[in-house]
Amino acid sequence: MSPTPRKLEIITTASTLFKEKGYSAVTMRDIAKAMGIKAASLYNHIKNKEEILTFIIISLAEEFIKGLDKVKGSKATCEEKLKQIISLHVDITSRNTNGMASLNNDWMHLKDQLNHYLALRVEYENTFRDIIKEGINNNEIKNLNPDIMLFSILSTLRSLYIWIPQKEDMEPALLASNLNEVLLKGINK
Amino acid sequence: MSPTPRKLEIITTASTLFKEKGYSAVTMRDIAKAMGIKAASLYNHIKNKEEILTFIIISLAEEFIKGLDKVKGSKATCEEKLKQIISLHVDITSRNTNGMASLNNDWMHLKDQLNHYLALRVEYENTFRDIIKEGINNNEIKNLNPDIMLFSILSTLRSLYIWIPQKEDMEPALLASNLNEVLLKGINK
DNA sequence: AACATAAACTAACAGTTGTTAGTTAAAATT
DNA sequence: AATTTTAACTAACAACTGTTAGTTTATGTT
Repeated sequence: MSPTPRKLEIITTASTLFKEKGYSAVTMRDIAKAMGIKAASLYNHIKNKEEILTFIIISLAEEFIKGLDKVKGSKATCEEKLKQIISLHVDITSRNTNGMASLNNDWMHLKDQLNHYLALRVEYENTFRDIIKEGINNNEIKNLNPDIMLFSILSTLRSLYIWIPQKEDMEPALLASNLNEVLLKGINK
Repeated sequence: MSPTPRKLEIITTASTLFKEKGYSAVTMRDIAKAMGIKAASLYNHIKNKEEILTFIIISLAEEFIKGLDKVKGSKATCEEKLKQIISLHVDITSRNTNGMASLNNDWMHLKDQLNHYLALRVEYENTFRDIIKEGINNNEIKNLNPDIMLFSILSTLRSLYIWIPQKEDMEPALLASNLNEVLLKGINK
């Protein structure tokens, strides 16, 4: 069920436009024009507009779940696990800055797969929160409200898609290590 | 130039819908229906759809600029200034969770005022960054890449609009103090 | 050479979009 | 009492929306 090369071109083109204006403001004619073809021709390759969005979002969401499950299963300290999560986000986002915009901002326009997406998101956040709680129990992490720590870290990681394209010169590895320092140890001297 | 009460009702209703589905996916008929009137009646109070978005975004952006200028002018330590910025965001966002969604996600649909908005945003980020740099020079803040620290803190603050409505029970003051701890001192023990 | 496939095209559809024009009825002001 | 104002209404518009049907053209396969 892996998409043909041409279908992938459509999805990639659409991702770029979705990032610029959001899913609802991008028309099938916009996508077609960006590819130098007519809107009707898109339907030789895709079922409908929704399928494009669904593919972008669900494949990214599943990549995150897979990555996090790997982290969860590893026998690392909590601090190391958090480092791995940060790297996971930097890695996936670097390779999919456009798609990440849809994942963050256009998930509510899913239809068939909306519930599936929401389930994946809850699962992801729960696993992430459990790792933080584990760190609190281990005495590795401060005994503060885990929801606030989760929210704060995840907000930063979810915004990477905006930030990475502005700093193309910065190595992903360097970005990850800087984020690690800032998110885990703070900015105060 | 302050809006009439009825106009404000339209803007408030629209904000709620814009948060749920985004500006482009909300029609004038949606807004009208939510108010129990017909779409054409909206035009007795507003010029057009764009005016609603413009009002939401620009008034919030100017409130942030005003707040930050106050912080900038105060003779506080850098750490105190950052605390004040965090409180500023918690305060404005608590009172405008819906509008903050448009500010974050729908600014690109501005027309007349797009450049004005972008100028305000650059100004805000520059002032914020200068405070961080001041802290580095003062030896209050770690000598890391200021852009990364700015980005990390601002990402969290910009996402508050999603988070605050989910935690209505949490006092704004408590939220601000928790965020202060996490953002400035990190989560590591 | 005959055929099948892939991928583009033109034309058109039914529904939706933001917006305008003109009307009506109630409330406020003279 | 006469009038202006406010804020709703109905009806309609031209443009745009996602999508379908049927056709053409080039490429690849028998």
